[in-house]
Amino acid sequence: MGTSETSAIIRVIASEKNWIEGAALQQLNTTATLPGMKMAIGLPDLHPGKGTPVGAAFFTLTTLYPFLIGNDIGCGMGLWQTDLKHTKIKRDRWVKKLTGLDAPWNGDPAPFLDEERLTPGEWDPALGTIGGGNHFAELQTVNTIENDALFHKAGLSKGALMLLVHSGSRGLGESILRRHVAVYKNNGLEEGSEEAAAYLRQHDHALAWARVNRAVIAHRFLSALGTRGNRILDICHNSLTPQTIQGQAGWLHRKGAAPSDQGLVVIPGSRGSLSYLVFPTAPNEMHGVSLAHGAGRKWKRSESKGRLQNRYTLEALTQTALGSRVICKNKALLYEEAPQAYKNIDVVIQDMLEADLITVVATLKPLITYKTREVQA
DNA sequence: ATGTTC
Repeated sequence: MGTSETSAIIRVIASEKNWIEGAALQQLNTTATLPGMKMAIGLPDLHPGKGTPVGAAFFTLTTLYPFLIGNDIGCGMGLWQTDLKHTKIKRDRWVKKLTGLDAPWNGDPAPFLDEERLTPGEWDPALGTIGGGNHFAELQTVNTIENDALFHKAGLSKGALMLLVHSGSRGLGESILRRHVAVYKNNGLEEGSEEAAAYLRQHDHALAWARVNRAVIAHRFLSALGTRGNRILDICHNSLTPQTIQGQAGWLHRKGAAPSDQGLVVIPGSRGSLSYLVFPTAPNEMHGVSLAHGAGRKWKRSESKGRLQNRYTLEALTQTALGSRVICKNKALLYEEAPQAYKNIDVVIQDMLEADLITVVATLKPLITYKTREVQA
């Protein structure tokens, strides 16, 4: 054979009901041939990304690949239990009150930064902004409780509304990857080297900053509604962390993969479907200590508009079959992030149940999904 | 994904 040794284990967690795009499998296989790759795991939401697939976890022993994490280092989901009550929903009034979230936040970031032991930095003007793409902040009701003990152990009550925030490190992570790639391209870094240490320092900073960002987003969102909340979880799905798998110390690259060793995880579907609050059954090393991070895209962004514009008005796309409202003044995003562009979250969840990876704790139903009020074609 | 497209 060739000179490069391709001994990586490749696994895809997907039943026959779960359609996985061929291009995503191809990207998974290609990524598995990177020097030093030991394990490439496709999660049930695996879909094609920019060269490397999304919904995947990659394990190496001594080689670090920053490009696998991508630009949004630290991207993740935060979930807050709010002081808003299910019995006092004022959906349309709240929609009107949710303004100003796209502009720079004018509050004091110091207390939020302190929580993560961060000092002020040059990207702080972006703190509290949701960003674009698949990012959102969504007010939800508790739809069903599937595991009463775990639900109450988490301090949750059915009568409270929840706020789910999906965002990341904004321009900070982008700048880190950009600077890195300018020098090292897609080459691996060796553990212990100066450059690996430098990347990890910046990466760890971006993870903490993204966590702060989600906290400020939640604060702004809830302040606009005259209320507040308690953080239930904050789970990052784009990261590079040390991990021991089957007794071997190495590095776990998560690209759209939620950790299964940090407690509760929330796995959203599209804005038109339920989100699942789950508890990992075990930190399953055979599956890269990871879970799906969402439903996964079914359609490319570039083809969503063509498939939808003759079937739905823009107005229709601001409502969902579950009775929720979507705040999105960016027309392209309205199409790109339409529920139809995503796979069925129920299948993704079912695959993880069949693999004995999760226990479902509760399902959450969207009430208001905030994307952006910035008007764009 | 991105103070987004050199």
